[in-house]
Amino acid sequence: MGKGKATIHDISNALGIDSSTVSRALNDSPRVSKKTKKRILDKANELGYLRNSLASNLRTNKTQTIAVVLPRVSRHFFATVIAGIEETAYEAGYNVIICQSLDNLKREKKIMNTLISNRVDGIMISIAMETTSYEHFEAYRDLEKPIVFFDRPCALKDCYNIKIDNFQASYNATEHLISKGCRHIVHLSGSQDIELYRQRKKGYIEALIKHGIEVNPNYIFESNLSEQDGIASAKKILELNTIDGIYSANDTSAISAIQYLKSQNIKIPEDIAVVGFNNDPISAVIDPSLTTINQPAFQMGKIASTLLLDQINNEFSSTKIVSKVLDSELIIRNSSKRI
Amino acid sequence: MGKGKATIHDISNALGIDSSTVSRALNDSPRVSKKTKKRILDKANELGYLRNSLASNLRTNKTQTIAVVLPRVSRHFFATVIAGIEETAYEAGYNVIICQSLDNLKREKKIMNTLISNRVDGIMISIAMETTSYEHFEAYRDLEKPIVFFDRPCALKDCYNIKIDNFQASYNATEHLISKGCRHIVHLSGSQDIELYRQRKKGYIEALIKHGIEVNPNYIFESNLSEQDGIASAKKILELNTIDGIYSANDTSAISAIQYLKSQNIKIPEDIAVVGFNNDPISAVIDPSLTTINQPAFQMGKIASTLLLDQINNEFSSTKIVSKVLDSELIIRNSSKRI
DNA sequence: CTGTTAGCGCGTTCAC
DNA sequence: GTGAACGCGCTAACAG
Repeated sequence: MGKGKATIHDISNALGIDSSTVSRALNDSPRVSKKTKKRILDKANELGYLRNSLASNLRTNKTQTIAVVLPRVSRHFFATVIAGIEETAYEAGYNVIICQSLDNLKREKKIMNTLISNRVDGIMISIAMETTSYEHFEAYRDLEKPIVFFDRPCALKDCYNIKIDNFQASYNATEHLISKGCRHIVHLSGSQDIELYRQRKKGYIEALIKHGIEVNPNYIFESNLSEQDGIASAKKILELNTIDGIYSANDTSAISAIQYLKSQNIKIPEDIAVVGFNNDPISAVIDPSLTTINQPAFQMGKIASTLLLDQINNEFSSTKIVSKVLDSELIIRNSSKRI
Repeated sequence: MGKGKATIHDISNALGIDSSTVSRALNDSPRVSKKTKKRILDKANELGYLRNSLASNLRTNKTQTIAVVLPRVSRHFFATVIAGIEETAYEAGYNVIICQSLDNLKREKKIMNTLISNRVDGIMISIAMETTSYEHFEAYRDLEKPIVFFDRPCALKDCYNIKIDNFQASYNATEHLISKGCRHIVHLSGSQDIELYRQRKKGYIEALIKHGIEVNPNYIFESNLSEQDGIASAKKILELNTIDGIYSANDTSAISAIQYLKSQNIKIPEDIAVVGFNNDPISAVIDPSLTTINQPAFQMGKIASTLLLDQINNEFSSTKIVSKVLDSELIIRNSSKRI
């Protein structure tokens, strides 16, 4: 018998103590005397015993593991959400497993399947851009285990959603540009199939209307907000030759647009002022005078995991909160005055 | 009996077929007739059967899961390594779980414990900065399961290491600065307890010597390479008032140093040329004329997981490769000539 | 405080 | 091709 292969029965046999007692001792149950506990722990060390959670999980039907499913860990916003989740979860003694959907529905389904068959105790998910059907989530629900949706809300009934007030954030962002004297503001927008981008567009439009600025449909560019899209947008902006402000619904494309504009000797923010969501620390660095919308990512992670653990541990969820909307913050560094 | 609670026994009972046959059918064994397979699969769907991998894993002592342990997922280098790992692993039908040590030894140990007790089939790890002892890895080895170390090598004997040729990369980086006319080059270096930073420093020194430039100990700043360290370094550089080049062993501090220097009206790279490791896409964006060292992160991920899966699937590892050293690439965009 | 009994859900022998 | 029986390692329930 090599090291690391011993089971509680080996300890039990070696000591003439029943395996159930060994199990209790190893779990630090108060129902075992200090003395036998010590004997058992010593023997466990001696035999190189390594706990097998698989067996324990099977028996208890609990894994002490929760999962986060999100598009990409490399995005700063999501990395920060993870940090918030892990802080809460680790304190509560839960493991966190991280899964990347890459914004791909097929992959998301596959991930859900393995999470289901591995019986994780709960799931926090920011659904893929492509996702419009929800059966794969309902299958998990059939196990009577909780799901919390964050950032990108789910249209399923009775599900927990945590999101940012995108309408208000966009309204504030656009109003900021207006207050700096911008009158021809382009909006880089994402797919209107996605609630989040609909809200961001709505906030932009409302702010214009409120300030008596005509809403020009040619100033709204809908794309996937990739780097390429950002460059394409920048080119269109140069062609228009009237633009003095950009409000971008994400920063990937905002940054590449800025890069391109700069390469064409446009000054940011003197010639064209830019406000964009701050998904990446890059935004803060690319141009010290850039204004960004700071998302409460860490807080969102904490809330998501707290809510999830709550549901895991209380059969009858006392909290009646089904949705939670967080505020964002406009970070104005050194914005130029244009008036 | 609610949905999602059915087991193979429920299918077995409902159909009057033994559970062992059901198990075989569900695993698509060739020893079950097409006809019964179909009956079983249909019934499984009808009952909302969800496979319980916990039971299967316990029985087979395999989890079809491999783990990556690394400091932080938010670092571009590591995020890219993960992408490489996942590509290989998913093709081979393995799940990947991602764990962040946050460069903290205590956390790393805790992670190893849960990976051990959850019996993951293999581990790829980039050890924490603080890690100097290796017992927690040996415990996992006792299970006769493989570990592959990447980027930050492990001093344990007979272990698989995959790393970058840091000496050569640093030599090239420094030589590049020299070729551009720099004669007073500062090196932002990390802890000399870490092999990787020792190698980077060595490459810097060798290049200077080779080109007949005096090695000035005051030009070597050792720090934790944080943002604060970068700013502190920049201040020292300004005080020295002779520096015309910086070779930074990481980019976090390089970027903050550049930011600070720019804020003091120093031109990059006209006044001071900078070369740094490209852990973050930020490096490419911060200054279009910056030269960076591109690390083969994706390739490293692919190699790490291939090597790991190899060991998992061959009891007698045919490959004699124990270490693998990869080359990096110097990305020169638009570097100024200073001569 | 400790022992006995009986599984958790699945996969793997063997038989036939 | 299919069935019967056993066990993976651990723990809950009940005794005592």
